[in-house]
Amino acid sequence: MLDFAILGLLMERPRHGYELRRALGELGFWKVSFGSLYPSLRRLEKRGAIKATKVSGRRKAYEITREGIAIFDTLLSTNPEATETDRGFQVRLAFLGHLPSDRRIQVMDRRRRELSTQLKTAREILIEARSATKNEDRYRIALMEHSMQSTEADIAWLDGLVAA
Amino acid sequence: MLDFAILGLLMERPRHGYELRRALGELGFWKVSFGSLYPSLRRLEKRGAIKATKVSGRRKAYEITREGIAIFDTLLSTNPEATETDRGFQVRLAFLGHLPSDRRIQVMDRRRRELSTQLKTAREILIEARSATKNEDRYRIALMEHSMQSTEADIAWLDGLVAA
DNA sequence: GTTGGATATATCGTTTCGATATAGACATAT
DNA sequence: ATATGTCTATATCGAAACGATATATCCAAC
Repeated sequence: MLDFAILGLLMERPRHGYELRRALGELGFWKVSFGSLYPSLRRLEKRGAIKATKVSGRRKAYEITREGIAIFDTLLSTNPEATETDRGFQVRLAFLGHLPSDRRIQVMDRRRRELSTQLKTAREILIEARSATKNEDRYRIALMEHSMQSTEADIAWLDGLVAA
Repeated sequence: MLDFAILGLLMERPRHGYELRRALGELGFWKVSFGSLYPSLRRLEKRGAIKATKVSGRRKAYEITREGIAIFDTLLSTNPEATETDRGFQVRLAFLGHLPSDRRIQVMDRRRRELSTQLKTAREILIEARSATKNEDRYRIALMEHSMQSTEADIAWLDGLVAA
């Protein structure tokens, strides 16, 4: 996941580690920790997907290699058998611009279907939960409702994105 | 996090592992994996926070101990120095009913403030990003916008919850 | 020139994940 | 009866991600 995201950012231009972390953070849905970042860079280096050059002070600029581009393309165009995680989809979406435009809709469509399924079961669970409520569960019900609303909003947003 | 959530569920009544997983999943924001669940149960057992009794077939019913209740209360009433994660807050909220009612508002208020801060910086980043956009970044911008909208929705929802 | 804050890289121990193995319970088909 | 399959349930393995902390460099203000 993180490896993929880093490759995606390096597709544009070389950056150093701290900058990669900032850029990912700015997407708004993932505050990557240092304990994830640097090991990920080591992994990618070892695979020959990126290569580091000392710049100034402590900085190391990482740039993606030919091998790295190949890995990125594979990861981008292979969608997983199982249901994607929220983060998984978001990262994929962040770099969807690198995918041929006819395949983009396909990715978003699939996500839409997965969310719809989730929504349906969430609705059923909520109905069940509401009928059997002790008073303590109030916040739990509220949480479920909000989670459902978020999913609905996500679907609506996806629809908007597909339309554009 | 998971340890806390499990204790919270066991505060109501004993349950077995699989059931704990289902109950957490039904909250809608966390699909706990088996690889998290069972190690968590082992940890709690070792700490003496829960105790298992073989029931039937493979099932083990876990119940919370006096020690476990004490740990749960401490975790619930200690809010962390640093900014809470999304999941951290959601789990805390799920069991907010166990906290004295006057302290509940305080927890939600604090979360509200944290989200507001996030929202403010997200807005600034978005303005910056919009001005410097290559065409590839389209999806990245969309992602930032959606993330902002989600935060706004969360804040509104929190307000509603505080009002009630 | 030294104190302090922002930038930057790194590592440690722990938690969580995703995949997979195993096995009992129970229903249906052979 | 017994094989077949599906759902429930516990468990473990290796890898990924987290949170806290250490350390180094730059640079500005005092």
